[in-house]
Amino acid sequence: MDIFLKTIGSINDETRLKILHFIDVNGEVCVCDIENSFEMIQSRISRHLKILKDGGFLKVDRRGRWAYYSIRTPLDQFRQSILKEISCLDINIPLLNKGCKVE
Amino acid sequence: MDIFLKTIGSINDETRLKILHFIDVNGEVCVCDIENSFEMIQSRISRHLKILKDGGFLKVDRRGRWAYYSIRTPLDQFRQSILKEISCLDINIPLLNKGCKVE
DNA sequence: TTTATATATCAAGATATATTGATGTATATA
DNA sequence: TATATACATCAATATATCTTGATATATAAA
Repeated sequence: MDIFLKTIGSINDETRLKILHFIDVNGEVCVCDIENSFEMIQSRISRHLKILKDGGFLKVDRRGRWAYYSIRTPLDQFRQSILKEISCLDINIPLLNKGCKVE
Repeated sequence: MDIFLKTIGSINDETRLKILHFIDVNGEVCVCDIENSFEMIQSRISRHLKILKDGGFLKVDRRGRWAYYSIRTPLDQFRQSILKEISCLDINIPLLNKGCKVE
């Protein structure tokens, strides 16, 4: 029950739906890419990514000074059905706008 | 998006998960049955039923002085998958305890 | 037509969640 | 070792949601 509520709670927010769909569409991205694409402050992005990760939708891979977020694999049937439903919602997401100042 | 968030928001609450599962298990019940089974005050039950109805999970049929709630039919695939996931959660629900004082 | 039952809704307070700005930590480069 | 970049977390405030008790409405029986 607690895990279910954490999963459901993680997608019960417009900002997180957009970020989740953005990652679903663009694949692996780092935090500053999202920050730059959405024009939101970094702490806000970081918090929502943590909630989506704790909700079981995202995984994070830290390489160098970056944290790369992507859809968790393998993803169970239930979360897959949620992602599919979200992909049908016609959500308005920004274009990927790389935000990293170094490579 | 708004409909999706209303759907998700409606199941983002422990009390509503229990009520929804209770109706899924017991079939059509009236408000005072739920009130009596869960030992919660009526306004609280009524409010959660409305949210679950607005979330697309329940329908209501008013007959006489009673309002009978049941799982909405037909139920789309997405909500069906949610109900199925909830049914696997091993949620502790009370036994049906009829609360109507008249017949 | 008065009263009891069943249900819905409102207002107030309690609780939870989101946003922001500040700060902390880690990595890499100068 | 000093500085910039990338990210996470905290504290304060704002906003949303939940619970309760009071009240309103509708139905049916006395």
